[in-house]
Amino acid sequence: MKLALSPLEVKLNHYLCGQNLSPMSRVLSEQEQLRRESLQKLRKLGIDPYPADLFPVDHYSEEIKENYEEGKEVVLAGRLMSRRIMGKASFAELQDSKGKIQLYFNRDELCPGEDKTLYNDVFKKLLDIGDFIGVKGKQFKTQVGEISIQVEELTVLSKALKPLPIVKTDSEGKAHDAFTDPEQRYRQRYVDLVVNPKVKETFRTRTKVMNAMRDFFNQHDYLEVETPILQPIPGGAAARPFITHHNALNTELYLRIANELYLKRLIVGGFEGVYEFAKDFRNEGMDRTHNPEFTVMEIYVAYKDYHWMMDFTEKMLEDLTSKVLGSTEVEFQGEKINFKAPYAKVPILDSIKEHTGVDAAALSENELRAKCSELGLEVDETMGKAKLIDELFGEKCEHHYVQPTFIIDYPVEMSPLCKKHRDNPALTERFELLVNGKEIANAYSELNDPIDQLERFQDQLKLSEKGDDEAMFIDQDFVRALEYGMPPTSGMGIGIDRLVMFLTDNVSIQEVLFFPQMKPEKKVPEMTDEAKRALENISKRLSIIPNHEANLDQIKLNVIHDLDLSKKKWDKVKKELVKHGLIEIDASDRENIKIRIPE
RNA sequence: GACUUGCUAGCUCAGCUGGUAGAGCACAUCCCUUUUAAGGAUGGGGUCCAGGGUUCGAACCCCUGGCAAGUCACCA
Repeated sequence: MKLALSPLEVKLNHYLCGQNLSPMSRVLSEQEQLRRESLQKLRKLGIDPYPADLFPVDHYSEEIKENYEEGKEVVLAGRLMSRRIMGKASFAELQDSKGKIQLYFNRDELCPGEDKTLYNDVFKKLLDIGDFIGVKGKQFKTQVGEISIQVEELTVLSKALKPLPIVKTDSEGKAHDAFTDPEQRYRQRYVDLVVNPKVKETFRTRTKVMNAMRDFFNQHDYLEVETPILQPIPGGAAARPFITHHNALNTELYLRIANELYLKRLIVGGFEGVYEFAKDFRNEGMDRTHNPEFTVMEIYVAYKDYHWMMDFTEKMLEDLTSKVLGSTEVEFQGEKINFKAPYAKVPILDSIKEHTGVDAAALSENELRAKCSELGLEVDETMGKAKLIDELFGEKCEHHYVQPTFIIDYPVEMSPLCKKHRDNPALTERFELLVNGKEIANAYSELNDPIDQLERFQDQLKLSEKGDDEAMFIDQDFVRALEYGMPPTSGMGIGIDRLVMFLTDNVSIQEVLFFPQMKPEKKVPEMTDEAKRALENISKRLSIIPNHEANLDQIKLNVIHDLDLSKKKWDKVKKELVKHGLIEIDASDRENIKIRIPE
């Protein structure tokens, strides 16, 4: 009976049982291994690479550059972003949340005594780009005039084990070797934020936009509220919802597609102005302007109509752009867009008449359908008049509106939650705000007639029976709320992501979302099953041979035969096992290449 | 969902007609006390997205799949 396993057997078991498949034992790159070694060396020197102590930062890089004071002592912290080591003196860049500043390390200033370890070993050898450090030192200007900090004290705050992409910017502001691969940038946004300062700026602007909007509403004394995301009936928009299940209630729930119906219930309840910044969820296609979850601001104000809301919206946008950007003029993809109020107002039917010559109001559904075909639109029998008008506008008119423009008075079938137009019952009191040919806001004089509302829901049901999978559900509780009475109200929704895209000159929604939705990254198995089986086979064969060593081609033929591998597969497996150090190939004798299992 | 393009070192990218996998930065070693994307010299580093096929031989050709981007369709 064997009492102990040989080291070879232990190693094999380890691999064959999948013990080495955990993420912790993945194969590390050379640079990752070196950083882990540096980590241990720091510990040996008595330096904690992840200290718990507060670090008393008293300045940002930005402040020092704006208010330079020769010789003034400052304490800064951030990431080490570059190093230029020149013997007893070195330069480095420190990046904090506001920007970068140059550090100057002089060996004898940093280490005035006999012991030069902090400079020679810690700074020069054991620190790497990406590490967080804290420094205390004096402000000064180099001979070339760059504001720098002469470092007198250096503290390791956090060691980085993975190397950052190195992005260098030259004197003309041109980035070299920029970290640009969209997949990596979105999946590892933390890295993107570290190395691409513009990205940080986009998200700062995003927050400023929301804050400015919130301030504007609060100044009007409207109340910020929160309403359910998990809803039994997904209402307020025409869209396919996500479905989920609540275990305790044993019921299906939907992730909200809009917050409209809940906010109107609050108006019924007696609030005069309510608004919400809401994440909505739609189970639809994804592209550069659609993410499955997105942010919308919706506001409802009692005793107002859509004319008032147009006024309010343009004032809000004027206020917001001038506060956030310092100007109402925005450059988007080379196009100058001016958010200064007032904006043009164009009835949708007038717009269609202007851009296509079609007088939709005067035509029957069939006549309109024929006209649309004539104009090259794809139409089918399920499309009602409203849908045809929508298509016509979307295809032929929308793109003309580059400057902010209100398109108003949509057909009633397109707007089941909107009050009928006071002068024409075929239309509704609705506007959409178009900017650069894209909708960014949508608003109504809200429908508050409960009987009309119920009929409109029933019309939606008919559409859904006709095959429209986006027709709205009937929300009986919402109708009941209206039966208690809702004051005349105007409501408006604005797509925050799209607005931020305009204000930051981004054409992709992913650029304004920290973590855009992506398919999960595939996991590469640490070792394939074939490799494990091949290793077992090889070791079985070698274990009965003296020196555990044999001719490679002989083993290859045997293994390919035993495991029914392709030659290509054998090659892969061989490389994999060599990489893991589980077999060794000795090619010193070209005539007789040997394979062995290392001790 | 369809089509197009891409996937090679930590990062950015070359790699011709199938013939031993390359550069710059980063990294390591040595030299250097105010440098400016990059100081000098030397060196190490690869699952060429995955799987299958063709071939004496595949990063490269063929098939299937994965992920991403772009265009279109749908939608806000």
